[in-house]
Amino acid sequence: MGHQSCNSAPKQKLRKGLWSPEEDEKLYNHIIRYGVGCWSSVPKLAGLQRCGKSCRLRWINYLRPDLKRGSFSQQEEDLIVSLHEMLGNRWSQIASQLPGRTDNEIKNFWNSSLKKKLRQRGIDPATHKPIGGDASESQEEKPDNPTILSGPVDQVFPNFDQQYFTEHGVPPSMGFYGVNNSELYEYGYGESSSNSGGSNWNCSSVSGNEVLNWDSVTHIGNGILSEENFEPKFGVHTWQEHGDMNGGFEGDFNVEFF
DNA sequence: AATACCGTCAACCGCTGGACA
DNA sequence: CTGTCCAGCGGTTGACGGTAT
Repeated sequence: MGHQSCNSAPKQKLRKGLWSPEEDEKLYNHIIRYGVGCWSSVPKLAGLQRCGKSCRLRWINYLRPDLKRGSFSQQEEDLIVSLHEMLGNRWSQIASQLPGRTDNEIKNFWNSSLKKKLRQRGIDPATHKPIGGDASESQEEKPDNPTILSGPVDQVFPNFDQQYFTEHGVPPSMGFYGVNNSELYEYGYGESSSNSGGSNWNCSSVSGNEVLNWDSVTHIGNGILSEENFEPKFGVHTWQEHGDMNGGFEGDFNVEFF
């Protein structure tokens, strides 16, 4: 296993623990001036008695200029809960959906605050299901359709167009979303089709840059099938996906927004 | 006033997987 | 194919401040 800990090559004594303002300044100035490059060489070049790993962490979690400071908003909180239900403890993927927030920050917030809040609401933070019900039963009983996302519409559909939404009651790209292995995908673009037979789409993951081609995607339920017959409604929407989706999700699933 | 307890958060540790020689 | 290096990830730890006893 080729891994290196900060302790494994103690040629010189490396500092540990909290960072001093002077160290912060050195690291910040170095990265602003020269960029990151190779983290293992950063401490030497920046004149720091730290390991590269420690520098990387300090930059990512504290010094980066694009970090959002302060407490989490209600919207952010709801989004974290939704994403956690979908992704589990994949903090970096969750963080990628919250600009300016770090995985560490979200993880701490979840462990110190959100878990407790959910329990107070009678929700098991591990399963996102009500506490007290027959757990074994709820585990084994297959839900009608999995709810893959739930939350305010602007969080369920991160890039939605507010004006369109106000006018139509649905996100502009309703019908341009899907799931693959329980991950939400946002289609980059698609050829509009007003019939119910499905369409061919190019799509990309919300959390990455992967581009997939799916044979067909059909959305059913609550009138959101095509432009000609959709009735804008909030609530749970059942969509159906089929065809070759690179081994991804196949079947019905629910998306709830409000 | 002292101290025990608790919550929060920054930082560390160990592991994994990708890149490369 | 194998070994090494490295970045990144998630779990854990420890310091610190606030509150309760």
